[in-house]
Amino acid sequence: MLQIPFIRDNKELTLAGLRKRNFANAEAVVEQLLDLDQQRRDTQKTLDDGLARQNAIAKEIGQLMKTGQKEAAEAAKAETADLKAQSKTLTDQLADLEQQLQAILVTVPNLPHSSVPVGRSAEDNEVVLEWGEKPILHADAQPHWELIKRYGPNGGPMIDFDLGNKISGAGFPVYKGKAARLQRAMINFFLDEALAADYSEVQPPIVINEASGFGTGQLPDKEGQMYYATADELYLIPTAEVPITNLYRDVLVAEAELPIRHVGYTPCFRREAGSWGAHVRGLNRLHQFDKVEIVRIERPENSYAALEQMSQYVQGLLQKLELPYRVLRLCGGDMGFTSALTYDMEVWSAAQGRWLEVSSVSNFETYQANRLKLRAKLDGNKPTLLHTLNGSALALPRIVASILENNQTPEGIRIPAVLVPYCGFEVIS
RNA sequence: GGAGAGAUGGGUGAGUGGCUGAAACCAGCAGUUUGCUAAACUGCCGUACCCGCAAGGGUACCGCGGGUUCGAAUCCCGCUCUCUCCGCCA
Repeated sequence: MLQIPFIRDNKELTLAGLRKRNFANAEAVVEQLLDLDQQRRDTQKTLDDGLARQNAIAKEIGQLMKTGQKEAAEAAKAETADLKAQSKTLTDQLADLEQQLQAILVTVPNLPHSSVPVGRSAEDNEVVLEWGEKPILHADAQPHWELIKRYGPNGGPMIDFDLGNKISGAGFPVYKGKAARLQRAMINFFLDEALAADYSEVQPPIVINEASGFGTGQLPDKEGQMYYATADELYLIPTAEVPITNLYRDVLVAEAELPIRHVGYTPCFRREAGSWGAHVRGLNRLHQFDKVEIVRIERPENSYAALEQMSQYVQGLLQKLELPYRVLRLCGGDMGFTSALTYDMEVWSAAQGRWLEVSSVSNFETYQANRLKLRAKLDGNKPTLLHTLNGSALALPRIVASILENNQTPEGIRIPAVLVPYCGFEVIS
């Protein structure tokens, strides 16, 4: 959430940022915010003055009572009746104005960093770099959704969509045999790598309450994208970002604890309402998938250095996995609601001939911290909002898809060397 | 699921109607003392919003929401959460 005083002092900057995001009616919305803000301040001033007068009278009455001047005390009491009625009205008005202000504020996205390219859609994202050689596949190479049918136990598929469909529904596959072992191996590999890079491991809950959903920006606007357990009013997490970042909701962090670096493995759940079509086949898009996530909380002046480190770290993982990848700097129109700058990492999926997003690394600056009330006293100053960041490191199913497709040979699928000690086999055949 | 107890500042924890934005202690900050370290001593030390160039001033906040009262951390009502015991259970 943007801060009103910031908008007040940086109106043009705010407008420019919102335009870069193609935010509809930026001018009207900002005008309305500033107008409501002015009304709010005027109302509060009037209210505060009235309350100050009431407090003064109450003190006088105390003194009068003490000195036994009953009549004077009664007279003073009479004077407060009007003031009280007035205060009541003003209090209601103030609450109403604050509510209106908040209602608009939560619909305003974060402002993009100056390096974010202008653009409307994924087409306009900037390709920062490409790494690795795209493999040349043998003549009868297949996409992963065909390959998985060939290598399962007992002649069945190693990733079984039909079976998942039976017990849950579409988009909830069952991993069997070597596919299951490969996934477990990857989780351990990713966690070990993060530990070596000085991230401390956490295992958070995978259901969250409304306050947590609000803190990281999933609620109120992305309500329909999360699974919701109505009986207990709990949401299934779409990413470990939510519970891990919310560990620090309403926290005044000790300066010495910074920077905070966490890694966590969780399943992630996404309803993906409204998305279907050819691009969602196989492992490309699922309702449940596994992901290892890194989260950092940083001093404001360090957050962009941290973002670059995280980007390098994720790229290091992809290099160790020997997967060709590219890094995108998302344009204003494609960035997430809460982000100020996002890098997407995409791996090449050779048989499909397309790039698959496997990581998204973002700096949210103070946008989440403001919602979370996540602060620290830095350098002896007043509490100030910290910067939050996170990134996938990594999301598993598309990595599996890419390994299957890129590393296929007529004899079987070659497992990247770094994973062999973790899964205990070199080839899926 | 049943019964009881509780929720106060960064932490522990006093406080039952005005002198309490809140004792004391711990932590933190500044200083004094001091071969060094440690200790001791003195002072400072909550958050948000509003007015103000500033100095400064105002308001609100003792889990949350209402109420009583001239005046509420303190009294009343509702809610939430936590803890303890019992039950159930991986």
